[in-house]
Amino acid sequence: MDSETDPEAMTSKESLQTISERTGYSVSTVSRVLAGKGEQYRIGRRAIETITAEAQACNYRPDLIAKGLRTRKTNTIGLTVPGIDNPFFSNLASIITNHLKGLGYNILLADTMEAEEMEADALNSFLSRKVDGIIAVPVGESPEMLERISRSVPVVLIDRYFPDTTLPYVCTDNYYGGLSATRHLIRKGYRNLLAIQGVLTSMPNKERVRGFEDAVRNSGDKGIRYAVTGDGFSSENGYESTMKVLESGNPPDAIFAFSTTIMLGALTAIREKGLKIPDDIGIISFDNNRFLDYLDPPITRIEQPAPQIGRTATDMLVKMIEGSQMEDSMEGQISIRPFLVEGRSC
Amino acid sequence: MDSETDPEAMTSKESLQTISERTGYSVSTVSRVLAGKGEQYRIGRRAIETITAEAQACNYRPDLIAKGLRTRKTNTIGLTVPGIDNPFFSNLASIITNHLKGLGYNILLADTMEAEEMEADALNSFLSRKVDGIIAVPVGESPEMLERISRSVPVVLIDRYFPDTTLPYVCTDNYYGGLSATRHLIRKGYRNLLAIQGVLTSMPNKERVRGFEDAVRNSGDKGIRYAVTGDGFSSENGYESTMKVLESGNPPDAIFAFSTTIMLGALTAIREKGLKIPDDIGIISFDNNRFLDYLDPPITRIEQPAPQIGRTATDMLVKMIEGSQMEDSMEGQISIRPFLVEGRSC
DNA sequence: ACAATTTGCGCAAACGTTTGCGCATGTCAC
DNA sequence: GTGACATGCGCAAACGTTTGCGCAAATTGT
Repeated sequence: MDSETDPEAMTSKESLQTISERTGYSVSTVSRVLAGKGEQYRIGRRAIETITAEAQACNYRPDLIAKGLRTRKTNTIGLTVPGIDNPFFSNLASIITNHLKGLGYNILLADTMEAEEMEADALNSFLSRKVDGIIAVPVGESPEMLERISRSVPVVLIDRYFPDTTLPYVCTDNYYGGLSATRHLIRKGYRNLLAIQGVLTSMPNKERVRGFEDAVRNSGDKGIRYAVTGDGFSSENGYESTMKVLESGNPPDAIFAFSTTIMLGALTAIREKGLKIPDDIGIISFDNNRFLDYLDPPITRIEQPAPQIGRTATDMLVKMIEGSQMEDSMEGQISIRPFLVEGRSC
Repeated sequence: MDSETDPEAMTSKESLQTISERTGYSVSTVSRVLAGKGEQYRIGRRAIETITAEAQACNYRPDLIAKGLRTRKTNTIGLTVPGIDNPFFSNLASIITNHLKGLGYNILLADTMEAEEMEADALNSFLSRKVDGIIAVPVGESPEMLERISRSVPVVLIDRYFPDTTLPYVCTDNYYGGLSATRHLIRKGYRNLLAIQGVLTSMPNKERVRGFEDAVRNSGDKGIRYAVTGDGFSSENGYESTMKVLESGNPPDAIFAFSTTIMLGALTAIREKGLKIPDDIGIISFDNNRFLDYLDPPITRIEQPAPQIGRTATDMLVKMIEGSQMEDSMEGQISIRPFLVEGRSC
């Protein structure tokens, strides 16, 4: 009656050892019982009852550090994102964290801030901490480090990836996204298109450009003019690129911004110039954000399938971790089609 | 020449043991040298050089799990937020993660989704994982669990807190925020104010209400009317509360939304009613978000000092962890004044 | 040449688990 | 009464570290 309400239940000092002493059973037996392997190891009813009761009473929680050391399994996975601040990544992180929790894993979070050294640090730290797996939004252009890491522990890339590697990834189908955005602009009657791109070297960016250009070329309409400009997923880039073309002799009648940040910059420039959206100029963006619906006008955009990306990547990783060897049925490089959400900006 | 470029450098199999074998020095010596305690333990120059060289060559990384078991220090801290999705929390998380990284800690992230059971799960998990400390945005109204936890491991609350506890926290000075927002509205000439509140039971909410009411009462202007309505930090709440009062016999001429989400809902309602901001109705919000500047009109708001909160809390926690006992000079319950950012919405 | 001191390093225990193996005792068949 | 098998449980090693203690050899003092 007082053991279960003991006010001084120093929450941390309980161990198999202490329970063993109090119940009179050996540490091994206690361990097996509390691991739920009582039956399996033919531990008697008496023992099982006594031990579970005592564990309950003293609020025993296994030391996952010790367990991890012994079993080499930490039930922890590492997640790197280039900026948890960025709504797209925090959304991904949220999905992944919650999905992973359901599967019995905790997450170690690292923010790489788009810096390769920080990414390297984070990955090394993950290794030292013996994570069971890693989900990463890679920064930088070289897969080297990640490939090395993936020889020690399962790695799944999300959102970004490297060409010519076997590293598994799941990302948006950026080509398709570029294609659909551009087709939408063309369908709406725009004929002088400008794409403002982000980080030039990143695959997502390259794919979007490819989609953009293919859409124009395959449109069958020889009258369409188009250009690609800009460098960097920043609103400065959006602002300056837009300003430049608006003041040039050949201003576009529609802008395809490769990210929300770029779009915001463009929007500012357009407003400064006093142009009306969507009549003077149309705009379409690439990203998710609930705020986009509250802008004036609400922004038409290609939304990335963040939930699917997050869930697919997590499932994939967990399969790699727990799977009885690589199950060959597993496709390791997946891209998921984004979808158009119409605002009134084009 | 080839040991440092060994392609088969199985990144994980290196241990003090293997280095010990290859160098001929004992595990203890290797440990001491690699811990940088060579001098301190009077290890010879030869040994130090050989060992560091070998460790370098084979890219040795200490096993932090084993180290943690032995030293009872994991250099990991747990962070719970009620929704990493929410820009305010992801912003906090970002600040904390990065600040903590600089101090040599990694972070275990848990999303509690505003649910007390999930918070309890997360905290227990943190305990099992032997985190060195915890930073939490508590959900729920009862400090019980967190107080119990804080007897085992340092805990610092952020953003929200409990009255009548000694749990250390650092949060926005919500009273001051409520006060300044309301004073601003009054200064701008509004005379019929409506506050749309969030979670009624939370301290931040209560304090904002108190600030709101005090500002009106202390204004010396008997002509000012005011009311508080709503329940929940959601846009639905914002929308419905606004709709109701706009359709009532006594519509307000200014709205003080207690969060961005609430503000967005209110904004929708106002637009639907065809009212002009700020002439027909003024609006002021409470939160941070870069998007607020891109709305039409840009929203005037009380910005929370997230960076200070994050950094202060982190420093506080680390001091508690590493400090030579509680340094008495330490004030444990801190609130930081938010500041007004003017848009054109009132 | 011998004691005292310093220098350089290793032994072994400990952290809290898990798990292969094996030892008692009890039960049954004959 | 003996062998065979089932039942119930414990011993001890192992995971990779850190660290108190202490021992041997080298150096110094006298």
